[in-house]
Amino acid sequence: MAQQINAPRRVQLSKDRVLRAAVALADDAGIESLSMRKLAEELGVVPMALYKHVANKEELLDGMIDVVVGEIDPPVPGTDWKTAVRQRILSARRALLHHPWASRVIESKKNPTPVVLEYMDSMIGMFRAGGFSVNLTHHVMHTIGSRVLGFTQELFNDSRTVDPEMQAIMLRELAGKYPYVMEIAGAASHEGESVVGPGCDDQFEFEFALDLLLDGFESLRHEESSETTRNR
Amino acid sequence: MAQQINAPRRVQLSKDRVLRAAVALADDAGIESLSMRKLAEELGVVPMALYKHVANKEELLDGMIDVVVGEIDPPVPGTDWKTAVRQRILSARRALLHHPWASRVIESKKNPTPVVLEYMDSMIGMFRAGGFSVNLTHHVMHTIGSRVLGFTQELFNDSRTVDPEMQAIMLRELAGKYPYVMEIAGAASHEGESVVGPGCDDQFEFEFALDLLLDGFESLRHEESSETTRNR
DNA sequence: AGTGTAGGTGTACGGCGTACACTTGTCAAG
DNA sequence: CTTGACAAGTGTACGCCGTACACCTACACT
Repeated sequence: MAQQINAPRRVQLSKDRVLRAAVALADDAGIESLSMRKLAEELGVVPMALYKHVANKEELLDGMIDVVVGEIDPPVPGTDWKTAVRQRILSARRALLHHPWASRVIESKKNPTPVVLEYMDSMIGMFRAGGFSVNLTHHVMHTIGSRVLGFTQELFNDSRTVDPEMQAIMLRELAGKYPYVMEIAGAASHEGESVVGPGCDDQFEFEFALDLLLDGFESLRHEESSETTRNR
Repeated sequence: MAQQINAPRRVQLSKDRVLRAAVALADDAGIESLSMRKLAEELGVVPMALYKHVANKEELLDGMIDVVVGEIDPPVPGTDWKTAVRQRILSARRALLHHPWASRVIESKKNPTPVVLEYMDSMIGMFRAGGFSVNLTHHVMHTIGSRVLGFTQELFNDSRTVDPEMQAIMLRELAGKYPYVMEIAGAASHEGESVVGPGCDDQFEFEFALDLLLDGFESLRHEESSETTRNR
């Protein structure tokens, strides 16, 4: 009784609502436990209802990627290329840190979504506007984008899940087998409470790498400018 | 009749055989279609038989990683750190290129396997032996290991799967939306048969990035050496 | 009042990882 | 030669997954 006319009975689903719920679920339950069924339950709806808004799980994931990429700040105009690129990449990092599943999902897809493509395009544009030739921009994008060890790993990123006593024992064990790893782990946490883990300032490391690359790009650009052949 | 005594009836399973079969299956059917059931079938065995050799799928994947990492050449002694690191990383890249699923699997695990740890350790050792301080080595490992855009993407890596006519139409469409992407794609394939894709020399790009980083590391090391405080 | 349609439902199917109870083949000890 | 322990392989079953397909239902518009 007193039921609203023209207002949908429940809250009404929509692609947007589905995507937001999916992102939220992935954020705090982990991407591996995001299923159509759980997502539906979260939305108070039967699993198949989702399929009226997304074609399949693939498309759901695409949409989730776009939500995350949409959180990256647009480029700020009126600065030199270097600080503009720097700010943009740090903004991208912030977005991806808030959604730890996102990088893996993006990488696992074989084609970029239009939103990702647009992000790439505008990033390329920043280098071009900064005076980089097409070719140099091409190389620079590869440098920025590719991991250079075959792989990365935050070592010991689970430090909180095991008891400290056990950890100390394992530590001595490991120190024998991987002396160099321990040496770095030790140095990184010289002041930290635990022997391992929290002593490494991820943000610092990220910016260290970023600036190293940007400085490298800058000198390449200068070399290029002082040659006869520009562009192409 | 004439049955061998002391020789197992079929070929006899073993952890090693299971892992090799799994790697082979992932290599040519894709990691997403590697299931315990299919793997078992490949080995002419019932699914549950696998569980006598690996505890669960997680452990199977760990073992597969170790197989791949085991294909990376050991460091060659007697050269300067720079060429040694270079060769080692290129060897790692070769291994990972042969098993395209490997990087994603490695990244998706939250703890490195011992084999991966050992690889890291020996890589760190190469920098230390080359005169890098603990701290600088730490930063340098981060630089090498972390992708610096939130993500990477070989754009257009599916060029072969759609017909060229369609592709040309889409291309004109895309050129309007992502001019910079097209500019680079065009430049990369100035001589190539297709407008897109094969013109980009991945290997060149990889080495470009690698050398940019290594040169950067080198000058950092020189700066460091000419300071008062060494090490720690 | 009648009807088309968008959005939500219910049922069902095949595939997945794996727990658990079982058979079978091998070999050492009696 | 028998026995029986043990490792290796089997069979069945359960609960999860993505999703095809037929259905219902409520509103928008004629």
